[in-house]
Amino acid sequence: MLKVYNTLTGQKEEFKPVEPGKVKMYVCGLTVQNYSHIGHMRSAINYDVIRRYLEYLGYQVDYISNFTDINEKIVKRAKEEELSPADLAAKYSAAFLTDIQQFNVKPADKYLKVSENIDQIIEMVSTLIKKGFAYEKNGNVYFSVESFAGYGKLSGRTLAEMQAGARIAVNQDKHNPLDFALWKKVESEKGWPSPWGEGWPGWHIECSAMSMKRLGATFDIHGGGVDLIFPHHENEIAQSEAYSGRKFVNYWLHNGTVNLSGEKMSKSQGNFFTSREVLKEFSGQEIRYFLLTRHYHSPIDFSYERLAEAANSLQRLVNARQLLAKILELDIEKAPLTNLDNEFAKIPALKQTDFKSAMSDDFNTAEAIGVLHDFAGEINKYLNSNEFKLTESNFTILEKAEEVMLELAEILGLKFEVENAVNIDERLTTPLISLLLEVRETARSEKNWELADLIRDRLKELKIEIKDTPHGPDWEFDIE
RNA sequence: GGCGGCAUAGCCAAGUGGUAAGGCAGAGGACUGCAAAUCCUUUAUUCAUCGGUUCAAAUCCGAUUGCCGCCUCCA
Repeated sequence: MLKVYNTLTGQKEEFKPVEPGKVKMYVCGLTVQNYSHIGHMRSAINYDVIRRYLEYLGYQVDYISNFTDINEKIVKRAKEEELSPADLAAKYSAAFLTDIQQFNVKPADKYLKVSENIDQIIEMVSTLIKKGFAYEKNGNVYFSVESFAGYGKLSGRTLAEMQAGARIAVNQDKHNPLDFALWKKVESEKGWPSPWGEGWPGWHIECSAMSMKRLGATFDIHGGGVDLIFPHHENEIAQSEAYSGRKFVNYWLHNGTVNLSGEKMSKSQGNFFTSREVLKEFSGQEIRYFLLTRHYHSPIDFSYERLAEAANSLQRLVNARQLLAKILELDIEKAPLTNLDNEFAKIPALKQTDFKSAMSDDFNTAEAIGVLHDFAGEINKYLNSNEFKLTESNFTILEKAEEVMLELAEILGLKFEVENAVNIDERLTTPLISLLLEVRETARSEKNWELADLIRDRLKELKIEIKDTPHGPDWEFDIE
């Protein structure tokens, strides 16, 4: 049974989709005004894992996200880069889509753009005015928080509490300082025509209009960073439920922030690492693995030291998988199953079960990774045992183990492949190195250590590291 | 000021009533001509502090301390 932590209720709940077998989820994307940073990637990776797991469980998932391509920030940044706002948005949404590939994040089924949904937004604002939830003043349209009884239910505070600590600048046009804009009048820039004059959509209306248009008035999962709970998601609930008269979202999921020395990474603070600069130091797989070692709801502290530790940890899993793959290429002997084989045969299914129960507990990737390490340990122990040899009998057991290992890794979006051949022409390099290894083996058998070491040392200078295993020599290209 | 979260070994991190997963780093051993990789063993009588509830608490309750988030754009 899948349980998810729902911000709306503050508890873990059993997950039941509106429509059996199908999951409709919407994840707040970003304002495409600059290159993405690691915090954005954590969100993208997190919901990618959630999506992958739901699909693994057999759900048909409709995963929607958005690009906010209209607002003041876009206009400001466009001027800085001397581009049109549309070109700026196109540039950075394309960059985002390129970046997520590096992290093995599957693209959403659809990225909705504000600029393509203005009609929908205007229709929604008009209806809210008609129903008495919103009012127009001087070309701006505001949502009246007092008109919506449930205002504050997501962030767990009442209107009175919010007003007591309000830091919002007084705006004479608003009935209540907490009222928020659904439509904003444009002063100097070019906006979109509307019944209230030229303007732009307010900050929260886009997600409501676009998600409901695609997924229906009530859908299953709405995700985003914890920093969106208030006011963004609170306001989405208010305007959406006021509009439709129905419950907007059943499960609200929120991922924790990525911090630097304990402080939230954010563009406005200027303390952030872009995905692109971190990718120069570590692979997308390593960064992805690092981010998944912590439960998604908790904040995670980012540093290159932690990342290096994570990379070593990931390497252990990759090594186990490599060992498995290597063994499967050995010559097969004819022999019956041993006790050792029979014991190991139970492992894959066992680990699969453990992994699923971890993931079904609010997508606990940290625990799931622990299971993978247990699994890797079992594989290593088995294959390194002196009694082990590949036989016709245990071949399928090993194949099954590899299959399960990769299947579970795939849920986390991990590939367990050595990503070291990037800059090598494998067609030439691999046979050449094999040749050198052969020569070295010969030298070793003749106890010509001088030659054997010369080959090893000279290859090491070329960043090629030799590893002798019980099953013959292996090598690795050392990228650092 | 209001609301909320967190505090687990040298470091990272699971664990929400039944007696502390996993990883990184470290130590010892096996294997190796020497290495590397791998394997085995080992590193928290204890979960910020102080009280309370319970047969039993890291887990529940209260207080204290510290850190963080939100209340303003933010993944």
